[in-house]
Amino acid sequence: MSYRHGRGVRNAYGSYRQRENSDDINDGSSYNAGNRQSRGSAQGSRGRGRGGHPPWLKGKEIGLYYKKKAQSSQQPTHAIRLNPHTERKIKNLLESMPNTNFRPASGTGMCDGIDSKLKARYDHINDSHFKKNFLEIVSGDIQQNLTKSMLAKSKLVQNDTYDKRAIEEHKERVASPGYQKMLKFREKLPAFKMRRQVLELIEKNQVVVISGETGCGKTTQVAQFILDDQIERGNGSVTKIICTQPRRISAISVAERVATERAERLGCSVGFQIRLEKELCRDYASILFCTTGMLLQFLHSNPALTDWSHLILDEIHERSTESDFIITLLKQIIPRRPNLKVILMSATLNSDQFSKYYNNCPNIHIPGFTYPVQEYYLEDVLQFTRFKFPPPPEMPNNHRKHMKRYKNQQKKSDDFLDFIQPYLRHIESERKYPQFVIDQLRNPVSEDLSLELIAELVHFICTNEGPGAILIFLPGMTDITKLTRMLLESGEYPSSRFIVYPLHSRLPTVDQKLVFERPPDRVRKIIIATSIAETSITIEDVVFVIDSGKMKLNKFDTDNNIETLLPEPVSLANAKQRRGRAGRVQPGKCYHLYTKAREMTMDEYPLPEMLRTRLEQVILQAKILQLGKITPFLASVIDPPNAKAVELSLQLLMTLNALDEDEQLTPLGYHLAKIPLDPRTGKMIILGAIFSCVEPVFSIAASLTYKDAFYCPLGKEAEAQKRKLELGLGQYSDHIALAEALRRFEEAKTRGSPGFFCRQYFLSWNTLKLLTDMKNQFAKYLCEMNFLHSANPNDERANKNSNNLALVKALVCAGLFPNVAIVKSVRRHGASVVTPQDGKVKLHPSSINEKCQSFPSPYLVYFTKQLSSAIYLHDTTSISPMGLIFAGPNSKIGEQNGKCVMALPGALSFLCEPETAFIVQKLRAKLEWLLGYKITHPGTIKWDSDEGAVLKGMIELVSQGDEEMGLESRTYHVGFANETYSDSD
DNA sequence: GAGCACTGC
Repeated sequence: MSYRHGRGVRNAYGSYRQRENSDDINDGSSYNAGNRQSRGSAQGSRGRGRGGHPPWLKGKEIGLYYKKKAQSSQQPTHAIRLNPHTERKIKNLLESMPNTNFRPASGTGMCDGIDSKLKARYDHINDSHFKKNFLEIVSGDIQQNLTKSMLAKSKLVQNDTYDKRAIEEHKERVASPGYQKMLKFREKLPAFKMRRQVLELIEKNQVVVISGETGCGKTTQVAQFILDDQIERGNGSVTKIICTQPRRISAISVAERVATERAERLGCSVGFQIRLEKELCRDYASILFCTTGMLLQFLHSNPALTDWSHLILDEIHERSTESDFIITLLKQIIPRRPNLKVILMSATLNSDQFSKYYNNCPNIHIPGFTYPVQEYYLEDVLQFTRFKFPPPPEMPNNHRKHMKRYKNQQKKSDDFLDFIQPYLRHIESERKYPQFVIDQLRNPVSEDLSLELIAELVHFICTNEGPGAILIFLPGMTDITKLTRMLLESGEYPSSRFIVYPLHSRLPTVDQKLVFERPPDRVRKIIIATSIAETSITIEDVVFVIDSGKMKLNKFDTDNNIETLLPEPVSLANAKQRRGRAGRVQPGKCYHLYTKAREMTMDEYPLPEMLRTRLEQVILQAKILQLGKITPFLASVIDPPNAKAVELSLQLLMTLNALDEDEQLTPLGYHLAKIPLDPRTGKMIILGAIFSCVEPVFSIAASLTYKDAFYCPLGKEAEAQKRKLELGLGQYSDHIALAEALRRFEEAKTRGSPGFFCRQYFLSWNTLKLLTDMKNQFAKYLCEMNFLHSANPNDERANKNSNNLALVKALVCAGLFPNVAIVKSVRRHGASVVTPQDGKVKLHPSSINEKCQSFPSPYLVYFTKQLSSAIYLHDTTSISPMGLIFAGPNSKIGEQNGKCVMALPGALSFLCEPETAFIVQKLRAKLEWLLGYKITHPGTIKWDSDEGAVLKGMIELVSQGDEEMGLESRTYHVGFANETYSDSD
């Protein structure tokens, strides 16, 4: 059969038992089902019976006691051993290598004018090319950076020939029937009527805010107004407009739309550029639509934006980290570029805030046009449906355990009553609603999401209202799946008259496209969606919107240093956007499932992204732009992130050795800031290049930071999970599955059957395609940086060790360290897992390891940890102790209970023979030095020299680590994909 | 037993 877990288990189990008997090492862990007994005795030996806590502890102290206890019982957990053969090999290797780690450091005489302290610190760097670039970045500041950028040659030079050519072309274009036909349409847009005012305002001011709702035409028209006006005035050669969009799709579709309106093809006066895809426009008299992230990249090499005459930032009301960052940076650029015109485009709601931020710059409003939408609230919906909420939970039997939960509930319920009573008294006096509605509203359960109520409301609309599609907004995928099932299983929605679509980002795109189709007459379309239908996906024929009033939002909880994904009440801006979705083709109706009273307490806008995410990447961006100390810069952002968030992200960057204690970029940090990846995965790909393990490691890095390609096909979840498990190659690793998915996809492509492969394994073709392109991009970067011979990630020289799965996992581990979790025991319902920071965590149900009944090692590394209904590790790889030693810097040799241990930061320690510990550490130190050297002297590895020997030694160690666990490490590339990984017996 | 949505020369 195609899956190998069972065999690994037997091996692992067998070898551990043997060890316990022969060496008298109590490994103290109980991650393996077979080790339950040892766990029992370990607890018993502490003499506290059923693991009780000291009786004097109260409340929180008890929790802390157990947390501490869980942590202390982690060490030492496991033994490191080498087989005599390997040990001898490594010893020989170390002996054959002279002890001169540091090559003579001679000054290069370059970089004059740079701070002597800095110069001294990096004196040992001999690579003059790297040194020059690096020191320039760490020693400069933004003003110098801008000056340098201003001095560089600009593409904007007045040129008579181009000016005239632009005028001629424009005249011809305007006269063409295609243009005239489109003009008729354009003239109807509200924005077109404001043409003169908009142009005048831009003429007179350097910065202008334009506000207007979707449908007013500002996105497609404003750039054209400016361009045509400048062309007519003979300024074609010095007019280049760059216009940013938050999403890739909108950058392309807006560019296409504008080209069509100008009766042109893309590539003439209109172009677009997004990551990995571009259709550039000509070098004069043109408009480039790009993603906001793309502009940020442009700013790295040309912070003064000297190649552009106009900058339009669209959709800035969405408050993405990228647009907030650019808006902040622009404040420094604007005074240096008085001829750069900046146009900020926003929805009406918060446009004043931007105008204020820019010294009260003028704000012009363009009215929008949509059909009127009648709004209803929970009180109305209850009246329509006569729905009754279930009674609030009752008092539990006097059980102490539940008492606390009950009291919390009681408190919440009391707060709710305090909040709702005044409103209920008010509507009671107005007599607008019958008594049963008011009674229902008094029930605190009325604030929770009720799929039953939504089902009733759908029923009500279908029986009492005219035709038109219904769009339902729910917080997440789980609720969407549940409601879809409820509706279909009720039998009230036969396919002859209804068509129900679930809609979220993890559904196969084929299914997503059907949503746009107009159903046959007398068939009603019901779409059950996440907030993806708020902005990203527009379904034209929606007439009825049901707004659950909740959405899931990613936040960074700085108190607990954890990322969360929890359902929250939507903001008024979201609610307005949802309502607008009902009025695109005709007057519509919107049903909010919260009361008018609740609406009064809702936030006006969603929290800006910069206030709810980790800031590592923002900090690296700021560093590469030479913005100096991060705190003052971030304090000047329109809504500054809190100090704790900045502090935590700085700490992580220092732990990763991307920043030094002065908050300056280190050589590693310098590389990481230039790679379009999260710092951890960035580190991973550099290591992948050094260890000649590029193909699988790049696949994993791309999947982790972009998104994995696995779909959630409705109704076939179990089958999809089985397929994923197959791709895991029996390695207890989600990351190996990601690499294998991409490898087989590329293989299937060369055979000409990628579509079949994607369907078979429930993978997204589009995502895999993009991931493949991203891998090529990484290779291009690392080749430019000198870490790779070629820009081809499949180059043989870059993949000498790609078939060594133990090494792939160790490199993943090295990138993700110290994200380590420990399996304490395995029960029937899955593993009991802890992390040093959070205590108990769960493996996410989509993980290969979630159903695992035993693990080859108690250690797991993970990339994503998120608090939702519990703290979940989304992706894990089971890693050997040797893999951890490989990944973790600064291991120390010590003694515990008379035995030698190797300890890593984060309370990880391993029993080890002193002799073994000594050579492992020595080799590890050599690796550490080599990595440091390679970072400051980027270059490819000479495998037959000393540096190659160090890497080979490390590879030997991690491979043996996997053999110890009973895993076969060299099982990669086992022929073609149709010959799936198979058990030889 | 479950993952809002985006993005990177």
